[in-house]
Order: sequence, then C-alpha cells, then structure tokens
Amino acid sequence: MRIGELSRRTGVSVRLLRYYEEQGLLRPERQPSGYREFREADVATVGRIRSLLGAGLGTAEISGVLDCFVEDCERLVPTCAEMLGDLERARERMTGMIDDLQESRRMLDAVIAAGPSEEPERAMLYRP
Amino acid sequence: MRIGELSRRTGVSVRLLRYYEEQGLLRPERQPSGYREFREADVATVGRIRSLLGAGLGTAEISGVLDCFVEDCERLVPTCAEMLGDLERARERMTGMIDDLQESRRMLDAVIAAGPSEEPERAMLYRP
DNA sequence: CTAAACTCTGACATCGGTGTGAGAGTCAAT
DNA sequence: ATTGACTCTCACACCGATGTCAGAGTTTAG
Repeated sequence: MRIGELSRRTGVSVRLLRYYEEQGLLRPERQPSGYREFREADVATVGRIRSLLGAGLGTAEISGVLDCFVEDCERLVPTCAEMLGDLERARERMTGMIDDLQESRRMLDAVIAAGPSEEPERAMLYRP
Repeated sequence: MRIGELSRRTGVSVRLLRYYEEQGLLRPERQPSGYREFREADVATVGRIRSLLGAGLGTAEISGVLDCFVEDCERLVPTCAEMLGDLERARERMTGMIDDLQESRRMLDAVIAAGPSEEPERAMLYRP
C-alpha cells in the first residue's frame, strides 16, 4: 500500500512515516516512480513503533529492537549474537521503566482510593 | 540544601533542576539572597521525576501527578476532586505503557531465549 | 488529454528536554 | 579585604520528534 493509506490506517502522519523510514524503523520497497510501497505487516509495526516511542524509547533503540524479530515465524531469532547484549540492556531498561510506572501507579491508586479531600488546603503537597 | 548539593546527590545537572522548578515540578524555598533552598525530600522527588520522564511522561503530567501526593503522611490525598479525572487518565495511560512495555519485553525474552542464530542472513527481519 | 489527488524531496519551524556561556551577585574561608 | 567557589538570570544552541509548505513528478478517473 502507499504512504497515504498507511497513514489513514494507522493514524500516523505521512511526515512521521517518512521520518520513521529515515530512522530505519520502516523499510518500504520503492516503485520505479520512487513511490514507497508498504506491506500489510507495516500497519502493526507502526503501532508498535508508536507505543514504544510513547513509552520513552527512542528511535535508535526501537530500530535495534525491531531488528530482532522475524515476521510470520514461530521462532524469533536475533540477527546476530552481538545484539544479545543490546537486547538484554533494552530488556533491563524496560524492566526499570515498568517498575517505575507500576510504583507510580500504586501511589496514584492510593490517592484515587482516598477520594477527594474535603479540605484541600489542609493537604500538604508531596513537595511542600 | 543548595542547588549544587542537590545536583551532586541526584546526578542531575543544575540546569535541569532549574528547568524542573520552572515547570513546577520542584518548589524550593528562596533565601533573601535569591538562592534556592531544597528539602531533603527533594532528593527522592528528583529521582521520581527522572524515572517518570524516562518512562515517557511529560513535565506537565508529572507535575499533576506529583501534586497528588502528601509528604510524610500515611494517607495520600488529592488536592481537589477535579484532579481525580486527571489522575485516572494518568493511571490509564501508565497502564497502557506498562502493557506495551511488557509485551515488548516478552518478545525480547523470546528472542534472547532463542540465542544467537548461526545463520543470521537466513533470518528475515521483523520488517522484511 | 485533463484535472484532481497523491507522492516525492527539501527546507523551515515548533516544542520539550537538555547543554553551555556571559555577566553579576553571594557565600565562606583566609 | 580578598579570593575562590557557588549561585543568580538571561540567552543561545542542540537534538529528537513533530508539523507545515513549496515546487515538481506520478497516478488515476473521467
């Protein structure tokens, strides 16, 4: 499919899709006219890119992570042994982020469960 | 403590600490000379700010989240009822990020467990 | 053939988060 | 009083991610 269709189906702007290609996150084929030709699987890839960006990973790390997966195959294989260290570091980083988010969410849960204060002025700020 | 000490203890630059104050994330007292005076609790606050930024939240959302907590108190109280909606949305957003990170981490785990491929050229990329 | 829609590349711009430097005031030890 | 370290504000700069626009080529339906 062409870039406009991918944009409509993913909700991601054409500008950003070109930027993702520039950053190595997407690798569309090119027609003789120079037009990009994306694959059906790219719809899911763009979704993944968006969620990883939203979760704080940068394009360079996402590119490395995406390089690890093999499409339409039960067995996932890293493209080379050297990437294992990178993958493990990416994994650790994700674990740290998950831990941070979970702890923050627990605190939010406690605040939400407490309900609105009847005396907001009395409540001191977390950073007084 | 003064800004230089907070910077050393947290590993965060003086420039960033001033930026965080500018964004409402930190609220140091001011001495008559204009010097900032931070609290011991600000060391932990800065740590939390860093991890939330790293996890993809922006300074505006972090400021709202930090406003919800009460220092040195068993019971956490939101400062006003209107924030509950914001807190719940922040909570949902964190849940979405956690889910995304966990799914990506599961995929990384599968790749790492598979070990290095002996024929990396044979492996197709996730985005072929 | 025509026209509208689509796409190309390149360039400029914005915003958030970050770094660096200038000029001047403050602090604290000597 | 002096001096080195620290701190203040302001300004400029960079980078990543994003948006907008211009000029020109391509596609597709009529």
